[in-house]
Formats: sequence, structure tokens, C-alpha cells
Amino acid sequence: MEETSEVIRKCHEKAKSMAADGLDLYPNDFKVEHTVADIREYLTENKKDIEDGGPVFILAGRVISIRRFGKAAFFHILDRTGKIQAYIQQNGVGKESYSLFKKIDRGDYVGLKGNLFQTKTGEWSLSAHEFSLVAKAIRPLPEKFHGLKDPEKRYRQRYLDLIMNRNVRDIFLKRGLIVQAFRNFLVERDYCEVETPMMQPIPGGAEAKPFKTYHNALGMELFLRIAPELYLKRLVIGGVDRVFEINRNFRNEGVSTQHNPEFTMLEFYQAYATYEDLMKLTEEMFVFVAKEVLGETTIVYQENEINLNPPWRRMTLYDALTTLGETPPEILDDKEKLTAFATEHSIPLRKSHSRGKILTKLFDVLVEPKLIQPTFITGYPTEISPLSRKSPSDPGLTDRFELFIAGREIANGFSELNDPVDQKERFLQQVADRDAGDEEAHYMDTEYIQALEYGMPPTAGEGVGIDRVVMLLTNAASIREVIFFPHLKTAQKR
RNA sequence: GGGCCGUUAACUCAGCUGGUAGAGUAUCUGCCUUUUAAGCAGAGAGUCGCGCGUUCGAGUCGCGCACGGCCCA
Repeated sequence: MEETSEVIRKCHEKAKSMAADGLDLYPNDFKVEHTVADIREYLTENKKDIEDGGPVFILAGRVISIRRFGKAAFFHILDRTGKIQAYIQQNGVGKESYSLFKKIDRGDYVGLKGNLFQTKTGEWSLSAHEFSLVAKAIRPLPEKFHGLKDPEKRYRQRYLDLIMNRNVRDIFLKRGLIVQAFRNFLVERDYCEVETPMMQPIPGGAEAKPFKTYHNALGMELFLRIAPELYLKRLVIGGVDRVFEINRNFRNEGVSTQHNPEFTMLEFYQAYATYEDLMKLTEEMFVFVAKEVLGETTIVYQENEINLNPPWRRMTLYDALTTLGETPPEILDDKEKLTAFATEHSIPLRKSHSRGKILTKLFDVLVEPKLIQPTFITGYPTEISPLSRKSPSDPGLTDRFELFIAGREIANGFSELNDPVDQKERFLQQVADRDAGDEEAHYMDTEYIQALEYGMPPTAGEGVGIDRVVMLLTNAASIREVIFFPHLKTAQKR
């Protein structure tokens, strides 16, 4: 990148002249022995007993602020665990070392050896008696007080966002903890974590448009997966009958505050369980995760307070539509009247939409935004649930639920269809839908049918949108705030 | 895909009904050994996102494009 900026040019020149003086700007021999967290821990335990500075700490980090006073200075350094103030004076480190410090800029990595003292205002700080440059920055950090705000720069240059914005760092640290908590919860219950193909010859397991790619050596088209479902169920057939995967799915659709083309999904399957069992398990799992990460089960999300304590509300799709959605009950079975009703609410429909699809479109608009507290919606029509087991009481419905929190779909689970003959018929219907113009209809997967023919135990499975859970637990309004590098268009030169 | 808003110094932002660009931070120079948005004095720094148009004159008005944000589909 061609730089015309005077400030950056001067940074480069300064570094050049330091190197010309024989200084190694990028040494590789500083041995870190402590972190800021170590110091904080030491302080909480020994604060009162520190005499003569207490023990010596050796730490390294990025300089994020400097306040100079001629022959002394205060500065803050940031490591992976947090920041701490340090103090340096010429008398303490010697003239040579101090003249090096004079050339240090915000953004540089430095190494320090020193002990603790309390400033006039009571802030525990590290008094350096040895100081060295660990890595030189030749581009200035954003402004210290206002930080980095431009959302485009925050996403494209997330490293700056992480350096400058403490809450951003916290969100992503929490994301790690959330994923770990889900994992621990399932492993504790004897689930086996697996990885299944991201590149699939037939994109299955969900209704979505896939990304296409091409394998040169095999000479074949492949699809980035839209879901791992059909592979995980193959594993259940193979006897891995408590199984889960936490990994990326890819859907070739628009981006929004709720959608990123690649997103993280937890999918898990448990043999001999039903969708009822999974609803209960889901309640326990979310309570577990919230307690692990937040220490409580009441969360504040945007303008709402959400209570995760079970039992959660349960409601059928039809009841939700007629009560919360104010849909006349008598039109639910009449596709034409439903279409008219949808049109009244300016919900665009395609001819290829089945009655069930129209119901869900209505639900999305009329009901979903109202489901703030955790709610399981059940009783989804069979025609829109091609991988779900039919309800024993009503073959037009399936043993399926979706979980909604804060007006958003968070999870989708069902008792799995394990009858290969029924499954084949469902796929055939999907193929017909596709031929009729439904681009999101499932593909026929004969190899999956073959697998089912070997016998799958009765099983229930579920998918949880991890990004959305992270949004909930970190109070993030946009999915871009919980994904390090959300997809943006390639920037043209500006 | 549509609507609204944004893009000005490295960063955060001003810039009115059109008259060739400003602040703070950062940078550079000098002073300063307990500051924490340190302070004081001085200096340098801009293709006003890109293009076309209107005008004697455009950061400002019009049109188009790019990128981003929010809302809608």
C-alpha cells in the first residue's frame, strides 16, 4: 500500500533511523514470565504485605498510552489478560535504556522487569528497572480517548478494534467460553464430538441456497455445507449414537444484522430420545451455559430482560398463529385464504410456496417478534419438515420444535425420521417442489436413504445457532459484533 | 433489490444559505521525575471516497458509482 500520510512516513523514518543505530526492532529473545493477571492476582492476595516493592515481575505487552515528564514517564501496557500502568525513570533504568524509552511510541511492544508500588492516587503500578523494545510499530494506533469507531474499519481491521475497545475483547472472550460451555455440557452427557464434511456433493439437511465450488483433481462440483445433519445421522447409524459437531455452515444468502454467509452451528443427536427430551435438555443446556458464562440465568438483551429459568413456554404453531398472530383459525387449512391473509399483511409469497411454507412466513412476521421470553413452538407441518418424524396422532404434523428467544429463532430440533421408505417419499416431494421453482427445497440423497435402510435407532436431534446465542449473552445487536471477521465487500482503493 | 444516513488530517469530529479547510488527539521541536484524556510553548500535516455536471467559483448544489451503517424486502 502506497502511503502518502506524513504521520506514517515519519513513523517509518524513525524506525529506520533506530535500526541504523544498530537497534534490533524485532528481537526474539524476551522471555515473558508473568502476565498482568498474575500481578492482579498477587495484589488481591498480598496487597497489604508488600514491602520494598515485593517480588519482581517480568512481563511484555503493547504500550497503549504514555505520559512523559522529561526524565520519567507513566505508561499503560496491554497483554492478553489486561492492562497495567508502568513507571519508568532515568534513575531507575539508566541513561541508555531511558533514551531508548524516549523513542517508544504508543503501539510498540515492550518488555519490562520491575516491582510493584502504589502511586499517589493509589493505583498499583509496575516500576521498571529493566526495559527493552520487543517489537516496533510503524503505524500509529487510533486516538486514545475516542478509540476506533468507524464500523467499517472495526470489522476490516478487527485487530485495532480488539486493541482499542475493551468491550469488543470481552465479547470475543465470552464467545470462546460459550462454545466451551456447550461442549462441556454435551461431553459430560457422553456425547462424542466429531467433524463431518464441509464440502458435500449434495448439500443437505436444511432449506437454503448453497455455495458451489469445484474440486480439480476429482473433476467434480462440490457444495459448501448448509448443514451437517445428514452426515451426523449417518454416524448415529454407525453406532455413534450420542454425537455433536460445532462448526461452520455456509448459506448463499444476504447479509444482515442477523445473518452472515458463514455462521456457527451446534448440531447434536441422541438415540432413544424424543423431541420432548431435547426440549428439556435444551432448557438445562442454556441454563448451564448462562451460568458458566454470566453466572446468572436472567439476561438483559437490548430493551428486554430475559429469564432463562425453566420451564419455558410451549405452544403449537397453530396456537401461536391464532392467538399471538391473530390469524383466523378457520383459514389455517385453506391455502387460498392463507395467501389472501398474507397478502393483506404485505407478505410476499411465491406460487411454489406450500400451505406450510405460508404458515411459517406468516409466523415470521406476526408471531416471531413477540416471542421475547424463551418459547418452544411445536407442531410444524410435515411438508415443511422433510427430515422429521410424523406425529403419531396426526401425520400432517411432525414431532418438531423451534426455540425462540428475543424474537429470533435460536434452535430447531425434532424426533428424526428413521423410516427409509417415508424418507424417500419426502425427498421425492422436495424434488417436486424444486422442479416447481422452490430453490431452497432439499435434494434427493439416495446414499442417505441407503444408510437409513440399514436401520437408524429412534433418535432426536437439534441445531443451535451459536452466533445468535453469543449475541444474546453478550447483548450484541448485530451478528457482526460476535464474528471476528464478518463478510464485507472487497474494498476498492479509497 | 428498495428507503434513509454516512465517507473531510493517522484517529474522533466541526465546517450554516457555494467564496480554495478547522479543532482535539497523534506526530515533530523545546521545558518538565507521581501522571492517568498529564501540563506549558511552538511547528508541520489534507486528491474533503471516486467520476461527471451546474457555476466566475464546489467539502458544500445536481447526477452517477464505490464502500459502510440502520430499516424494509
